[in-house]
Amino acid sequence: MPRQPQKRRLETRAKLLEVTAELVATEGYSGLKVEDVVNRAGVAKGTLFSHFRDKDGLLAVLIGAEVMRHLDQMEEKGAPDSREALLERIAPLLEYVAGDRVIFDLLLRYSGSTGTETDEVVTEGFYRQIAIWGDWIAQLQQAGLVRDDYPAQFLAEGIQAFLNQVIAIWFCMSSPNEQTPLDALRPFLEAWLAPQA
Amino acid sequence: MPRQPQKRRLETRAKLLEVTAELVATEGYSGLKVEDVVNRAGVAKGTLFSHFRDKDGLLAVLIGAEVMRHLDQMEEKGAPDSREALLERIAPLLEYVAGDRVIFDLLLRYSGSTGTETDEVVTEGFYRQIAIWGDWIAQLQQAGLVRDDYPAQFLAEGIQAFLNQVIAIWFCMSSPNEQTPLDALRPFLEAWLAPQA
DNA sequence: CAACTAAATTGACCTTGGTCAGTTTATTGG
DNA sequence: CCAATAAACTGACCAAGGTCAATTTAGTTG
Repeated sequence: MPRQPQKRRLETRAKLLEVTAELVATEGYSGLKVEDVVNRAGVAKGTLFSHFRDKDGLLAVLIGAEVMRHLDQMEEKGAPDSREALLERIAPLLEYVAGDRVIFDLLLRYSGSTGTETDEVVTEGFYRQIAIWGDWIAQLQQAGLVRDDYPAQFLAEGIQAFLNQVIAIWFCMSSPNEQTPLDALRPFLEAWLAPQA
Repeated sequence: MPRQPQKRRLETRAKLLEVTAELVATEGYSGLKVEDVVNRAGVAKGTLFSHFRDKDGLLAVLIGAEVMRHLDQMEEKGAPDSREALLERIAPLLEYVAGDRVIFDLLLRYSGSTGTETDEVVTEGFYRQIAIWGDWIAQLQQAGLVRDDYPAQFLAEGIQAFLNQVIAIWFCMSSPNEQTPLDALRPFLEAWLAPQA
């Protein structure tokens, strides 16, 4: 039975996260070095790894929080009244994830995992996202704007698949690309949610 | 204008690939160390990195070749005569990719990239896979077994998305899982290829 | 064949994420 | 207030991928 963490520990953790966020803001995710973090935070390297399983675990907390913020904004806008509106709701999150390979890789790795410790935020975000989309799709089904031969949650999971697909392709096509992930996603959503067959 | 590689270079490259394949067979992909490879191959570390951009570049050649072998076998079986048969054709490749995180990660990273140098095999495999599936789907469309409101190639790309999705989920759900990736894929394929709406 | 040029290889060195036995700091019990 | 015990932290050290100036080997030319 482990005791509660002491005040000092919470402060150290907060400091580490704060410093990491600062460095990410200036250097980007891919430029982040553990050494820099601990130096700037004024703690030893071992301390960081007693707070977070590894570098990814540290980033997972920040990225998970960011994802949560996006989900909050998504929910605030309320349910979409068309498939195109649904796409618009998804757009900001898509843009965020497509903005950095590190984010995408991390989310793909941690999403849906059996939430252990620090990555639980990412996992939680993953399920929340599906839940939100599921709700919206259910409403669109009611309105007759989305197929209703499959459960809304299942269709939401499909969207997730297409989202990951277009982002993965986006990263592979480095260099100034012609088609944005959002434009690539649109036809998949149409074909998935409103088949004409 | 670079000259042709010398015989020695080709031998070294072949030796490196041979040794890597041996080590992967015994240690697995995740246990592979560059040190071990160069020691066993009898070359210096720098030599390896003059042949392959990085460790992933080395593995990409092996994995790309393995994927090609799977695609060969897929083609040999000929076009499927039902959606379930299509699933069966896909199964071996799915099992291979789902068998090791390293394989999945690498394929996801290199697939569709603008084939530079050694990873070209992976990229080639990626497009070939889509092409094969596209052909098959076109035939299933002819037979009225698959929706024909979208081009076959587009539907094939969708399959790719679902494939990656179920494998990603498979890895997240570590531990003895109830549902195999293949079983997870089936409903997506059905809903994607033969909507009832 | 000797001199010259380019290809191929070498291995010491660097970077960076991660570990862990040992030390310091906080909490608890008498 | 003083042990005793657990939590928190430290920093030297390790592992493993990757670099590059220097060296060896192969090919070419007069």
